[in-house]
Amino acid sequence: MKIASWNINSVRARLPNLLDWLNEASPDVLLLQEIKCQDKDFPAEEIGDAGYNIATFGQKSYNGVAILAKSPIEDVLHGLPGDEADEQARYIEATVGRIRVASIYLPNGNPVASDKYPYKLAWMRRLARHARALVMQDEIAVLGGDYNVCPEEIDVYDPKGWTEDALFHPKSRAAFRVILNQGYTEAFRALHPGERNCYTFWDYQGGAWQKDNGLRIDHMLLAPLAADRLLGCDIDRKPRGREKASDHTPIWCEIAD
DNA sequence: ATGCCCGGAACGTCCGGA
Repeated sequence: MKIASWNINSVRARLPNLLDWLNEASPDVLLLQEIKCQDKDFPAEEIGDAGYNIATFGQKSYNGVAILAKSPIEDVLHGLPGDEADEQARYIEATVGRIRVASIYLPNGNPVASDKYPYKLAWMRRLARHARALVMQDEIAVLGGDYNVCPEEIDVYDPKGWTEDALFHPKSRAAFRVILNQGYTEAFRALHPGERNCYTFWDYQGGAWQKDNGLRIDHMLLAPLAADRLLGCDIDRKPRGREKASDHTPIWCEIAD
């Protein structure tokens, strides 16, 4: 089963690019982030015609996540458990075949001196707690999405310039390791140790794409039973180079059924 | 050097993104 993740930066603005990529890459599951619309405004007809079932957890203007799958989507969980007061649509989880998948849009957290940063760290602790429960339940769990964390120096084009940023701050990286240390495998780095310039995001500003000033912030985290079945993982840079591109590009992994 | 770019909401210009 090919499972992909893509921060689409508005599903409506990106619909032609999305349909093109579904057609050429043909993932069995696509986890979307930043759909930036309410559920009622999701382009369900066009994506349904492309052969995908849909589960959404949207909100107006900001955030919003979705799961697309060729097979039925079952037992949908809307929102990350652990904070009833959290109104931001950043997490959706469901079962496709034997696999429990989640689409994650982890908070950015900038600026670090604002209340956005403690929100990010609290959200990561909440994610760690829920991710641990999935391991304890022996789920074949694949948690994919925009984690807004660069795990290591080689995941940043200019690590020295980014140490105080919420995406590469030591506390963000430590919180990411807390999740991994519960038994999760970060699929891309597991299969591509030491490979440089493997980014998933390039800012629209300053010619970042042309200069390859990128960040690796989109990840696929695999619970032990999913990691045992990992066959491949890669980043598809092509969509970032197209007209009206998202600032992120898709990452995918292949899990034995 | 948070401005450069982009989408959404709205219709002037700001918020949020990373």
